Amino acid sequence: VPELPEVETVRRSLAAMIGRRIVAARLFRADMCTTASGRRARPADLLAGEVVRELMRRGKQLAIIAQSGRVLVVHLGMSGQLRLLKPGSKAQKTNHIHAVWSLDDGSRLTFRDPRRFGGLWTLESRAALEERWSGLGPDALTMSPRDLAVAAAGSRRVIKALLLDQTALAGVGNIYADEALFAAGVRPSRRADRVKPEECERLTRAIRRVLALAVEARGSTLRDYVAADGRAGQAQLRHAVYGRGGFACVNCGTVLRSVSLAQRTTVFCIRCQR
DNA sequence: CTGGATGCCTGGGAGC
DNA sequence: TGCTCCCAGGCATCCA
Repeated sequence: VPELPEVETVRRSLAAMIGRRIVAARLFRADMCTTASGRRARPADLLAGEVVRELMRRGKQLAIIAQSGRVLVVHLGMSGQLRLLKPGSKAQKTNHIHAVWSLDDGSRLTFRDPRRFGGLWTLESRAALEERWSGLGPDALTMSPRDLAVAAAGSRRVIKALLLDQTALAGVGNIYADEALFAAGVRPSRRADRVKPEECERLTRAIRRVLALAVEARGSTLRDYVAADGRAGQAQLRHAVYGRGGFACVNCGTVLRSVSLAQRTTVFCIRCQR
């Protein structure tokens, strides 16, 4: 599910956690949580006893910052879900829940991830978070055209592969890569270092616009994505190319082509994207 | 170094 | 119904 707009929507839908104390934390699968020291995570690593100060996001990663400075990073992978349940309410799906946190107002946070491609990482400090996030490129929602131009100039890969590379820019996944390339009129198979600076500028604006609109629509729900409040997103209604291979281009009516690029299904218009 | 292929998981849908 | 096959929003790791 979770590309930048979905993770940002989850972050916003967790706002009620801020200022609350986590009174207990349980981890049901040790292999879903990695600690800095490599040992098995204890409740304290999962912020038990801590007060939540802030919820941060970089790319597709979410960080829960405690007042003590301790940090819990959540990566949702393909099927990860965080749900914040009000006191007394029950989660409808209880299988594949790997961790549960109890808050001092009686609400509970659950982490569910059927495919287990996601996970939790415990960090000792904000400095450790900065260190971890230094491996990510600039956040795609706020990146500058120069960021993309520099990354593109030094890369011989196809431009779509670059957009999916979290070390080049953070937050774009398969859906929004295709949508942004379409919006910018750039063919996904172009070699990155042959995309002109003015095209990089257009592409950057397209990425930021596509992501911002998707955040406004609270993300894309293709199958099972919901925010922490259980609400589905609406951004899938705006998709121009993703999932529309074989259908008509919304611009020109040409049949959209579906190919495999960077090991991912890629849909584009041969006429609108050059 | 770079970038392409593979593997990790479960579940839903298509086709038989 | 039930079986098999294919595919999926991500990414780490292994090779050439």
